[in-house]
Order: sequence, then C-alpha cells, then structure tokens
Amino acid sequence: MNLEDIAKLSGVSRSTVSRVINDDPNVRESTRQRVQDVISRMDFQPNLAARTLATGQAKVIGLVIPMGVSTMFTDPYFPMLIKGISAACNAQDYSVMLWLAEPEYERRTINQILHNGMIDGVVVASVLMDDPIVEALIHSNMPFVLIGRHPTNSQVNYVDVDNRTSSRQLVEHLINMGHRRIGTITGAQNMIAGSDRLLGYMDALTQGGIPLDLELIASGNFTEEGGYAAMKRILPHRPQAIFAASDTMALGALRALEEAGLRVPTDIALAGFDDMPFSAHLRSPLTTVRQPVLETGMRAAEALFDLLENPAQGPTHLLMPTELVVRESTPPQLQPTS
Amino acid sequence: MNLEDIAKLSGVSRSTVSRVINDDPNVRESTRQRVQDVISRMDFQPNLAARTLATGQAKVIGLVIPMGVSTMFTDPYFPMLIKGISAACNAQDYSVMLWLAEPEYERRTINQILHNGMIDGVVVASVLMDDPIVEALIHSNMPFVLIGRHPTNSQVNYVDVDNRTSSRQLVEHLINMGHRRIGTITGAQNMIAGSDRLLGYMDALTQGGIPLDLELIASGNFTEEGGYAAMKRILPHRPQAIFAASDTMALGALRALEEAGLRVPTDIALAGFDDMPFSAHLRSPLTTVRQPVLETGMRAAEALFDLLENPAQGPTHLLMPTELVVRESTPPQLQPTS
DNA sequence: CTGAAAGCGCTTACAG
DNA sequence: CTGAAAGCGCTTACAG
Repeated sequence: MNLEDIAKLSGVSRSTVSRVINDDPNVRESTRQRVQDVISRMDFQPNLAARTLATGQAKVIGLVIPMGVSTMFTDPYFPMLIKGISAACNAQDYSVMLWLAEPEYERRTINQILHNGMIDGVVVASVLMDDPIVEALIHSNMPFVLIGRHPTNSQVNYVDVDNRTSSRQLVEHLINMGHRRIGTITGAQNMIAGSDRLLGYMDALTQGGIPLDLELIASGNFTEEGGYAAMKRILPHRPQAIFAASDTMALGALRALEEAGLRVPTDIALAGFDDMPFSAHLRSPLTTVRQPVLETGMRAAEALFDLLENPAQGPTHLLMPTELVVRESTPPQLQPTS
Repeated sequence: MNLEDIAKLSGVSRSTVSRVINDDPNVRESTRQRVQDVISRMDFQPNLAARTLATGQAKVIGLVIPMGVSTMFTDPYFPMLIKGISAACNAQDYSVMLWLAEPEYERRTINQILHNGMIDGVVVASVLMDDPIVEALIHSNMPFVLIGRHPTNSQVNYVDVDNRTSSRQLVEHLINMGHRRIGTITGAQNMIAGSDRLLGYMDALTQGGIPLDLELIASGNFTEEGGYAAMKRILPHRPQAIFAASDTMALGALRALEEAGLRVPTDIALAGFDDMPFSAHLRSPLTTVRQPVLETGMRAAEALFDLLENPAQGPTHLLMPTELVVRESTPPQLQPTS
C-alpha cells in the first residue's frame, strides 16, 4: 500500500495524495475529504524511509547515552530522563533512536550518528568532559544539545541544573546547622556534574570561612560501592557531616556508617543530591537537592526541536531550577561543636 | 557526499561502490582496495534512508515499553533491559528505536510501529494482558517478540522468566523455614508477571497443605506505595511471613512494618522478587528471586534477529533461569508456630 | 568483474 | 486546484 494505491482508489494523482497528507492548503476541500477517507479506511501510513529521503527530514532525534560510567545507568535518573525526552517527542510527532554508546563501539557510533541520514539531531546525556562523541558533534554540522553544560565551549547548546550553586546551598545549610568538619563524597571528576558539585562544596566552605581539609574529601565515582569506600576513607578523620554528591553514594555511605556503628543523624549528619525515590524512605530521610529530571529531558528535546526549525539562533543555555529538600538526616546541632 | 561522489573519486561506477560497501564477492581485489580507500578517507557512510527504501531492510528494531504502569519505569529493571537489548543490537549492527507508549497516543503509536517502514521488527516489554499493541502486532505481519509470555496465544514469540515456578520455590522456602501464615503482596493482576507470581504462591501453599487465606493476599500493583498499603491491609491478620511479588513492593512493606514497630526478620519474615541493587543492602538483606534481566533483553533482541533472518521458523518460547537468593530476611523459625 | 538502468515510495517545483 | 516529471541515494537484476 503506497501513495499510488491511495491515488488510484480516490481517483486523483499521487501528488494530490501527498498534498493531503502534508496538509497543503492548495487542495479543494471536497478532494481532500475524499482522499482523507480512503487514507483512513486503508489505515495508510506513508513510508518514512521514502519520506526522509525525499525531504531530508527524518522526524527522528537520536538520544546518546555514553556508557563509560555504565554502573550509573541503573539509577532512576536515566529512565526519568528518557521519559521526559520521549514525552516531548510524542507531543511533536518525533521518534527517538537510542544509542547506549559503549566505549568499544565509539568510533562506529559516532559515524552512525553523524551520517546515517536517519536522524535530524541528537541529544547527548550524562556527558564526560572531553567526550569524543561531543567533540565529533562539535566539528560536524549535526544539530545537538547536551544534557549537562559543556566545560569550555560556550557555543554548545545545553540544558543543565546549576549543580554548583545548589551544592553550595546544600553545604551552607550544613554549616547553618552548626557543622564545621564537613566532608564530601565526590562524583566522578571527569564528569561535569561531579566537578561542579565539588566546586559548590568548596564555595560554601570558603565563604563560611572554613579551611579546606583534603582528608575530608574522597571520590565515590557516583556509585553505591564508591560511596561506601569513600565513607570508610573519610571516617577516621571524624567528620560531623557528609555531603555526598549523589543520593546513590549517600546510600553507600550509610552502609559504611552502619557498619561502623554510627547513626544518622545522631552521630553524623548526611546529605545527598538528586532526591531519588528511595531517599525519602530511608530510616533517616535524606536531606538532598531535588532536580527536575523529567523536565530536563523534555526541555532538552524541545531545545533541539527549536534548533531544527531555526538553525540560525544563538546557543541555548538553559539551567533548570533545583530545590533544597531538608529532611531528618541533617538536624540542627544543639551544642555547637568546634 | 554520496555513492556517486565516491564512484567518481575512485574511477568506478556507482554500482561497484555499492558492491564494495555490501561485501559483494564479485569485485576485483584491486578495485575493492581502491574504493575502500576512498571510502575510509572520506569517512563515508551510506545514507540509511535510501538504503532502507531500496532494500526494504532498515537494520533497526523498535523497542516498545507500554507506559500504562508508568511508575514502574524508574525501577532499575528497565534500564537493565534496555542495556541488554542495546548490547545485542550493537553486536549485530542494528539500531534501536524507542517508544514509551503512553496510553493517550496508543492508536498513533500502533500505526507508527506497524507501517512506518523504518523498523524491521519490534520487541515489546512489560506486557499487560490484552495489550492493544500486542493485539495489533498479532494481526499484522510485523515480526515481534514479547518480553513476558503471552497468556493465551502460543504462536507468539517470547522470552520470559519462569515467574510461576520461581515464586513457588520461594514460598516453599518460606514454608521450609517453618512458616504457615504466609501472606503475599501481589503485582498488578493485569500483568502476566503479576498473575504468574500469584499462581506460584498458590501452588506452594496447595502443595504444602496450607489452606488459602484471602485476608493474607493484597495487591501492591508493583509499586512501593502499593506495597506499603497492601502491607497495612494484611498486617491485622497476623502473617508470619510475606512474599512480596517485587523487591520494590517489599520496600514499601518494610516501611509499613517499621511504622507498626515490627522488625524483620525477628517479628516477621519478608521476601521479594527481582533482586534489585538495593535489596542486598537493606538493614535485613532481602531474600528474593534473581532474574537475569540484562540477558533477557539480549535474548529477546537475538530472538528477533533470528526471526528476521528466518521468518518461517516456529515460535520461540524462551524461559530464562532464575535463582533463589536466600538472605537474612527469612531465617529459620526456631520454635514452630501454629 | 563491471556498468547502465530500473526501481524503492515519497516530495515538490513547474506548467497549466 | 491538479498532474506529469524529476529527484532524493541507494540496490540489484540484466547484459556484457
């Protein structure tokens, strides 16, 4: 079943059927009606490959998720993000092509993305600094938007949350609660979010007049295991509070604390980042930063659609609002400690 | 940059370039070499839309995830599944097109899937009984495989785990540990997995000579909230042990138990299903059934590839092995209770 | 082993 | 308002 068939059935030419399908105003109403009827009756859908070839427009966007940090992929973060992107696509009649870019196929993935003629643009999630995929995209003319800002190139479109500011605010909250020996479990430092959240931590200490103590900083690599190990390394240096740069790492930290016989928040305060579904349900509900993941995904897709329609516009830099969520894991200290 | 350009640059015809790209043996070695060089130098990739149109083969499969039960989507289950499918596709040079099928776009999604000419086949995940998408697929000639068996139609290809048997084994374990008042928090009963896991529970009780007590059965709808509510409904009827049909629901149950001042496993035994990443890390690590989600995804994709190559073959029914994981949440009862 | 030509199913100036 | 024709970039009998 193709345009030609529909044309025959409705007694018009293939061109007219095409016009009806594409809502071209230059069709007599009665003709449109007749053709439309046949289309509905036959449940006809134009072949997308042919259409793409003819127009150079696929109505498909690529979603690339670099899997270097693959353990993170089971976090609810990605499903939410995908859901947001997918919702935006559904609303605009786009489809999404998914690439979980495993490092070993990197070269091939890049080629596929850049020249396959089946996608109009791409959104890249969870970006490593210096990701070769992003580099390739920058030097191509494939429209793209990043989820997570680009560290150096201000021409790159992105949607992000303000990781640095919101981390600073969280640590300020810890300071306000009366803590001074505040440790942090950092995310992977080759990821922009990991780096920004650490900077926010340092901002807060600096502004609070608290000298940096490197023994209170350890990398948890954004995983539960990493958080556990990092907590163990920090613990001997007697922190009063811990800012874990993700709730998942906070979970690992919690496990280490429990093994050491320490209770949150009685013995130590703990805060995370992300406001994961489980975070409100921990024994001591976790203070954290909530970020609008679903909306971030939607906005990224929408930014890409904009770009596709209006390629000339300046770079999009969108920061989504976050919210400090204070829960029981970071209560005020009654007696000030030194 | 297209076939014609490459042809010119290498001094052959477009046909020959095409043959080189498609590994046609009927090309002189020296010619192949020359053309191949040009292709590499230019970083040329054939346009997939054109190729799809010419061959009728897209090298793309669709992955459809019905979002009726959308809360579940943040479970680590889906990321793992997607990862498995994606890995299989990477290995075979397929790409994956993702549809999170929201009920309001259902009709459109079905049409897109069936006739868009951009995909060769589809795998459908997390299936509701009587899912209209599955129905449409059955009546079409689009090759597809389900993740989760089809309740009635034995012609349908699927990959699944043996939910019924493994649930039975888990409940048998509970019986062996000395329990008789065993409750269950069921998954959504319009999902095949929810139904099968309940059947397994009933099998175990029947074979153990324990009469069914409807007051010990409540639906948790596969969500944390649902698990919480279901636990509250069961609690007044004094269960000794609970089989939650998913770890996520077990988490909700745990919350309800804690609120009621009950400890696992001292006061009540608790078991789940899925072996989620968090399950081993609960205060009382959870007895559960481990299912190979990643592998399930891979197998589903591979089954689809098989089908695409060999459409004539009989239906594929693949059951992936599960593993009973006994942890501290279900210890033996020292004094038998009646 | 290689090339000229037809065809895949659309869209879109162009002419009327 | 409508149709005939060219073109999008490939593949693949067919002929040599």
